[in-house]
Amino acid sequence: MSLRIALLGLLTVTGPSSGYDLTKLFERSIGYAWQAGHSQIYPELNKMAAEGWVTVEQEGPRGRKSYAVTDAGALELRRWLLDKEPSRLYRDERLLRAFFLPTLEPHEAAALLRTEVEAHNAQLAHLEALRDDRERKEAGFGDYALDLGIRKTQTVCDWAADTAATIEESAGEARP
Amino acid sequence: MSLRIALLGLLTVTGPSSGYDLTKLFERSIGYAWQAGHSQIYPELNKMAAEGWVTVEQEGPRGRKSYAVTDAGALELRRWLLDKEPSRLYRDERLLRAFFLPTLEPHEAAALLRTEVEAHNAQLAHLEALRDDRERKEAGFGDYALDLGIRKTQTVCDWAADTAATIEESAGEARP
DNA sequence: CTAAACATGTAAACGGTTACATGATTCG
DNA sequence: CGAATCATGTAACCGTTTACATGTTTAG
Repeated sequence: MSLRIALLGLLTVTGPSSGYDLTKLFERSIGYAWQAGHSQIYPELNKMAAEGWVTVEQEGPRGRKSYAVTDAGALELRRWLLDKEPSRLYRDERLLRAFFLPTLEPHEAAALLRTEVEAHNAQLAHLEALRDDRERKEAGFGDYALDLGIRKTQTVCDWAADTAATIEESAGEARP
Repeated sequence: MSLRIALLGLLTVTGPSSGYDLTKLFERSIGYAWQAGHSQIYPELNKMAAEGWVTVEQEGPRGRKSYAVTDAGALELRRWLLDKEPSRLYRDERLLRAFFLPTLEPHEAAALLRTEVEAHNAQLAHLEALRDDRERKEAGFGDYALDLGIRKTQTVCDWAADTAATIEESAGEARP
């Protein structure tokens, strides 16, 4: 379901696009929240076209097909956004790893967290550059999500630094 | 892969357990980072047993089978934790929704964010109670992860509140 | 002319969800 | 004895990943 929603959403905010465009845009934008490659996107667009959620607006060179959201599709997107079902899927391999940090030696766990801090700092710099770059132009699609992404990255970064410090501290006490 | 890791990790920190135990523990602990039901867990344990990552330690009443991690299994867990591949899977339906908030009317988006604030506050209270309850007893499995969970929940909560305020403000300006 | 980028598709294998199916033990 | 809980499994279906497969246009 979420893939359909992602595609409907992207088509709504960016206007008519091809599967190829959507695949690229996926990576650059909602790739932080959902992943899908062209081999999943092309069939899905065809299915949605068959069900009347999108239409093939025009066919261009190189077999390019441009899709647009129909009224039925727009309604489905609306429903998904507003229906407050409590079953929102969430999967996070990093968080999973956090659970099992204590199965490592303290110095290993701390080292791992230090690399995590670095990785998140880099990610943070990247996202902030993106935001600042946009601010000079007009506001774009995904501004709220970008803000959330920055805040979450900062939070995870702080957690990793604090946790590394805690682990190093108690390991130091253990061997005075 | 992640399911196997989750099971190996749980078996490592809690000691020998049955598929039934692991299913329940899954919900209560790493359910925040990964979801799996018994219909996925039982076959996976059998596969891992066949591959020598776990062994059936003992069989109890009602067909109960208790599994334990082997040295080979422990090594696989270690590898997964330490291998710093940059491809850590992340999926978040809530974040996906954040991307498409601008397709709604401002008052709808703001209302949706307000319910999000409430939901996260409730979740936050739940997680903090869990942590405080544990602090009085001895430190348990998943303490670092719980800390991360609390911080992330707080962050999302703040974001939702701030974003709702921003949207309401600019909607107010539009109709003075 | 040739390499890169554009553009779309299918198929096999794998992972995950929902529903079906069964039986043993314990508690009231 | 009946209901709840313990305990395990299978099968059908759907979603996702990886690999295969093909052809067009543009830029150098």
